[in-house]
Amino acid sequence: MKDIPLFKNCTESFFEKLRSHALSQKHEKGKILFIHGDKAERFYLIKSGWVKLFRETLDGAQAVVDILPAGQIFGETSIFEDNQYPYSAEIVEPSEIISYPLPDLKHEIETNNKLALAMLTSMARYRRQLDSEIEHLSIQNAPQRIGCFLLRLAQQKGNTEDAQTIHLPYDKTLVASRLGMQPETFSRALAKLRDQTGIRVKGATIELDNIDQLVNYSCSACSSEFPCKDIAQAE
Amino acid sequence: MKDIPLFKNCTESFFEKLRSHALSQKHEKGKILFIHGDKAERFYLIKSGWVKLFRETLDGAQAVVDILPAGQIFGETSIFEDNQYPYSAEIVEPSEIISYPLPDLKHEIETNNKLALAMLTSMARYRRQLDSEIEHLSIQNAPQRIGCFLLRLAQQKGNTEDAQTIHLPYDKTLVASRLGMQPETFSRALAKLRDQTGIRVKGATIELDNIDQLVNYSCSACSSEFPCKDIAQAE
DNA sequence: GTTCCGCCTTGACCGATGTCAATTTTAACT
DNA sequence: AGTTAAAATTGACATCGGTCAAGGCGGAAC
Repeated sequence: MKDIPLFKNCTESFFEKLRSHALSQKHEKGKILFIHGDKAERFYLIKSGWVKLFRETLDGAQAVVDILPAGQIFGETSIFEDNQYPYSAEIVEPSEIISYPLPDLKHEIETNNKLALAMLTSMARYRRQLDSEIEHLSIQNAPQRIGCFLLRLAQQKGNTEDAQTIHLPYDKTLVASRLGMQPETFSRALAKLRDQTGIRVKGATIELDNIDQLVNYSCSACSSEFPCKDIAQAE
Repeated sequence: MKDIPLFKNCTESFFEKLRSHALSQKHEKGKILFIHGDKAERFYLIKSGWVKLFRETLDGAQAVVDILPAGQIFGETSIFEDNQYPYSAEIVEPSEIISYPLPDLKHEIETNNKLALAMLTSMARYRRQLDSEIEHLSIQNAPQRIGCFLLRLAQQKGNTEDAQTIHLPYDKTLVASRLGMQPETFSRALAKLRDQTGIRVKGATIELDNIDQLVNYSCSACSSEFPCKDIAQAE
């Protein structure tokens, strides 16, 4: 918990309180943690695994809000809303999840200005990320969005130059939904990206000779230059 | 300034300081206030008129982030980023704009926890709005997005029942870009919406017999029920 | 009233993405 | 290794939205 940048300025007594109210659980793929609209009582930290945040419409369509890796927290913004979760959360890879009571967090934010500021910074970063996402959905086509996704993976790994091997962190179907397209479209678009940039695709493994191939292809339809500034390290 | 919910808990000395550093200007349509990436030194309040926030890609495409009415502030989140504006701002209707130095705001946020909390609430609301937007872009088709846009106009006017007349607040071309579609698509999609819901369109004026016509048509492809909870009253 | 310009609409066409169905590949479990 | 279910690919086709070009409409200025 203390490793999360968001909480770097919190007091030991706060961590103490959280620890004593913590609840750790292991979950299998497919487990629903909570549903959009549920009364929000706890927030969550991903110790290991992957979690999908999404919303569903009346006629069954699903919009993926985000897919979070280990180290991320979620559900914490409910304290500023009407105590309802603004999305549903589903385990998409076997995961260990720790949860804490929202009131503990709320109390600390109201009394510890440093935490409030850290949270503002974190939300501003997330907002930038959402802005980018909206831009990408309306401007980039399917192959470009995939290229952008791969570039972000490379960037998160810290390697922004030369040849490298990227592994998709979860199912292609899930990547597709994350990028707002159908699995079939993803498959075809990835093939097109391969043909046009020279990347090599073998299952969930993708090899690049050169970052610039992808940068030229995807980032021309983006308002930011390559090393993307909106990558969230942690919520 | 004091009327804005965001600033309801601020001290008189803060308002004093802002007032003394305020800069009021009238602008014509087309005026660019700042460009994405510019060094952020001031934030802005719209006294009257309309302002478009947008980003542009290398190859000239434009993504509209938001179109703000009088009473809204913008550019204020730059204090949490790297002091660069995350979008460009353009006047789209003759407007009166007041600007204030960002450092004044930054200082107050760092020392007044009430303001920090208010800002968190405001950013959480905005985030919910962005989440909805992403959902709409990936799930709703063009006529549905227009229907949703009209419903929000009706809701902002406070009238959520019965017959009513709605006026588009700005050019159809601008509404189209706000909804992430081309003007031609907007025109055709509005005609389709008219045929399928029975609304009457006369220029920028639209008459509804019944909100439910639109609700049935648009909100079935949305994760929230009609009176939309994500409407921002003020940033 | 007339002219002019910008906004809006309409038509024809095309490419991109979604949908449905069939098949192949992969991964997990025995 | 063999079995099985899920995931991924592929093809055929429909639909939606974008693009280009032409024409109509309406408000502002004279």
